[in-house]
Amino acid sequence: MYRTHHCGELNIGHLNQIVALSGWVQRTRDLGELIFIDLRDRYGITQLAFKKEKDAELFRLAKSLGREFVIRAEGIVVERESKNPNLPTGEIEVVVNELEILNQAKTPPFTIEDETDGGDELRMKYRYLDLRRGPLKRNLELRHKVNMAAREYLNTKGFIEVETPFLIKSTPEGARDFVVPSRMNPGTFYALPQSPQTFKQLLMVAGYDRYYQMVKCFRDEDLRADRQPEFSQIDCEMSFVHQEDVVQMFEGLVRHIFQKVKSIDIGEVPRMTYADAMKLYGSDKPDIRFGMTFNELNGLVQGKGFKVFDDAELVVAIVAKGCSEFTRKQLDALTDFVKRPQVGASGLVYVKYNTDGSLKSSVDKFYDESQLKQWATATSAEPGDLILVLAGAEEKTRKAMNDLRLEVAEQLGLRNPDEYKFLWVVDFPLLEWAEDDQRWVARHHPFTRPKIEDLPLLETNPGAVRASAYDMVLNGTEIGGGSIRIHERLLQEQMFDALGLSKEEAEEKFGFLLKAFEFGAPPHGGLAFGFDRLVALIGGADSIRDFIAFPKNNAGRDVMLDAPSIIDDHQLKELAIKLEVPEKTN
RNA sequence: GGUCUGGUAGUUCAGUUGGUUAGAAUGCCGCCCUGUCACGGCGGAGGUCGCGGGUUCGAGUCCCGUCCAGACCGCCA
Repeated sequence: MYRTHHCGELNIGHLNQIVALSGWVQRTRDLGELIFIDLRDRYGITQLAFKKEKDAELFRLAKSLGREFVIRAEGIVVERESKNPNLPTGEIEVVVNELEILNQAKTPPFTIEDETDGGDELRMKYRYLDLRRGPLKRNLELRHKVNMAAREYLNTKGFIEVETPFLIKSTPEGARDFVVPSRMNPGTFYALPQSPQTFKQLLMVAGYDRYYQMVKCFRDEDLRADRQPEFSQIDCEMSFVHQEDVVQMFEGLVRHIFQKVKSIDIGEVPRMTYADAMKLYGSDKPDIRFGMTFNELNGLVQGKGFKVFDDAELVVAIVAKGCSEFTRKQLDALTDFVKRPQVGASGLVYVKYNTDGSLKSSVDKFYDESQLKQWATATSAEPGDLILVLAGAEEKTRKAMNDLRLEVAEQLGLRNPDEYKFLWVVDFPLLEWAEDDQRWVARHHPFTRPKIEDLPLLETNPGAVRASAYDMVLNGTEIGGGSIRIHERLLQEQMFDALGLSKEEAEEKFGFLLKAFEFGAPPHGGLAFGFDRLVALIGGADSIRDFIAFPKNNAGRDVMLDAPSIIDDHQLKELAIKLEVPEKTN
């Protein structure tokens, strides 16, 4: 028998039992006549002891063990002479009388411990070794728990999991598709789904009124720490629902997950319109763990001869609580921050509201103290606070102020990873103007239902049409989003038309869906959670990579497999594909 | 497509203004050690300074190119 117990469970209650353990050699401590070995498996670490005086042959074998050797050891559980309070099994050890080397191991290229010395690339290349480490093991266990909690909730609520195909049809809207050549149909390609969107809608047409799927999705876009080309969603759809029904249902899902996994009651999730989110936070995914909301000062500050403000579409201020003592160096650093190309502001104006009630600003030339006092009143600043002001083109300035707000909050330690603040952002615009293509594109996707009262605007002022779309935001990160869908052929055609899709194109790309809508499509809507991101947030990390067993690197490569890779000429020929790849130098 | 940062021992890193034989820690190997748990002590091996070119009497160090990795912008319905 390989094992009677695992390495995390033996304790003082097992004294004098003969046990067998199997696992990996974490570490050996050779004291000359006495050897200790930390034996590790998925469940923990148990100390094995070997004494030379007891069995010289066995002792020699124990001496030969290297790191990560796989062994089986049999022996008796005894109380330790000196206990280790840091280990659940630290009160006992196993005095071994039988040792078997199941497999040898090369010295690993990095230390397999919680605090590894390995760099990212190495850890990715030897991912199976990295996964032996505690932190990654705990991350994958967390992922499993969240998965189970989600399924538990949805199953209880009568949802049915249905698998949808991975080999589907490429569509024009949205992200780039990953594409798979069809051997049997030369010259044609499948696409991998960016989401099961149309399939889940067809399931609604088919009458499966509560559907979910833990599903892989694929997008051929550049990566980030929180973006992978293949990622997982909790994809859900319901029939005969209004927006409120969907919001309630999935607020419940998140509540259940946090109850189960973190024992946290997230309470009622507040709502905010997109318009308010942009006005107060300059972001459609505001972090509401802290205040520092925007104050627009245009009327107050313009017309006093300060050209930067006078020429600005928007003058906006936030208040950094208790920061009036910021040094010149700190303020310069903030100025440098907003001037970075990614942030894009041209400068930063500040007002120190000193604790003695005096006001000192970087624009004293243009504004006297009584005027600055009005700013303070308008922004609800108090003595001891620092007012930070940006000005410029509206959209750009909002975005820059959002960046500044988050940066200041970060510096002040207001972004506490142990605090979970949820928010529904609702009433998104249906469309947005794509400068590159010079046309309107769907902000969410083309199946999103416009607010019926805004429908008349679709022709006159498309940008003002609101959608029945909603995002769930956690600590400034979008963790899920969805919408009520269009279920009428006519409205869907109208939508395609607004997106500049010709009747022929619409028919060619989405004819199957339009047709399905003619056969009794119920009102429906749903949403999808970004599963990797959700798990990473619960695990308190920014990067999703450590919550995915086998992730891709920055360039979308799997460095362990060395994928993607070239395929041989025979395969290409079979697929009727000719390559035209620019030569790579080396 | 763009910006920034990095690439030196198995690993993580240091390496001054361009100047003798490129260092540390850790890991690895050997010897010693009966209560360790990051065991300890002594000794040893280990280098294409990512790659190519240039400047120079001389390049890990400066310049150009390139590859790789990471972060970000664009992109991500």
